[in-house]
Amino acid sequence: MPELPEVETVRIGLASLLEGGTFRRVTTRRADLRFPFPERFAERLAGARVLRLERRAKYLIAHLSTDEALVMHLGMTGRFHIQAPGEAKPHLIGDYEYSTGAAPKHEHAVFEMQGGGRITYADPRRFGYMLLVPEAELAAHAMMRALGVEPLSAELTPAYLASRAAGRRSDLKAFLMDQRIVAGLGNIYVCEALFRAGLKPGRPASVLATPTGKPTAHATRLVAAIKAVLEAAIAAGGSTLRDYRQADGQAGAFQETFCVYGREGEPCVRPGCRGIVRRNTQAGRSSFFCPVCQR
DNA sequence: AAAAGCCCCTGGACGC
DNA sequence: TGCGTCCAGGGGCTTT
Repeated sequence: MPELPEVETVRIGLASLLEGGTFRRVTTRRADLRFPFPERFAERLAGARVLRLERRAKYLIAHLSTDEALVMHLGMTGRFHIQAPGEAKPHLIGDYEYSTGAAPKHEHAVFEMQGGGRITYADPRRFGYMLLVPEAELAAHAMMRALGVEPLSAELTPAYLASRAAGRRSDLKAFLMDQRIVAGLGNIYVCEALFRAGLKPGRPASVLATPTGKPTAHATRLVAAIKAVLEAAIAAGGSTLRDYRQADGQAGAFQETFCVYGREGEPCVRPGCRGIVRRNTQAGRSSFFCPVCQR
């Protein structure tokens, strides 16, 4: 699922149950996801109250009354189902409805809240993970400290992008995928932002800066494109893709407005453009772009 | 320090 | 229906 807009959608959905709530009982159904669950995970959470649920990049961070933070990453396929106290059955956050009948596969952790709420975490590929980090160590934690700016914050400016891109050898695709530069973009939104900015993914990142390190017009357009595409995606409730879609789901809607992602061979959406969307592989991942609009 | 591979894991789509 | 192959919103880790 999860790039920044999807994680933000999940955060909003989880916050209603988590914020102000207290863990009554936590159960893990296996020892590890990508990494082992933290030592004494269930005991450390039981009785803890969630003060605030934050998103940073693609991480969810639950700040706890115990002076620890529960840090969660969804990997590629992590999903939460929530069941509020009055609800008859669980429903998925930000993706699709709870599957019918059969026990949910790959459900690895269950969080039962005081008052009857229930949250489950499922993750078929298990690229996600959960950490418990003392609040005092959070900012310096290996997973957090190198993260770049939040793209929707005032910190993402043309000048910032130019300063990080100057002298770089990598192409724009790899530059934007790098969480140390801009934190929270992934394959979809990098492709979509580059389309909106009219920039080909294979262009060198250094086109964002002049020889003296000042932002170019490309940098200005790219910043605007990143912010616009993320805001639109969040407003639409994120994106839902092929294999995680269910027939009767309340899926995110943003995938219906992709301009290039997943549209190889289809005509460019820009009115009057005769381009056909192409796909190539960069750093082991697919890039989609219009060879006419994007230069 | 930056860049490029490899790897983790499961499941769906597609071709034969 | 049953293989085998390729591909997938992630990023950490190791090597160059």
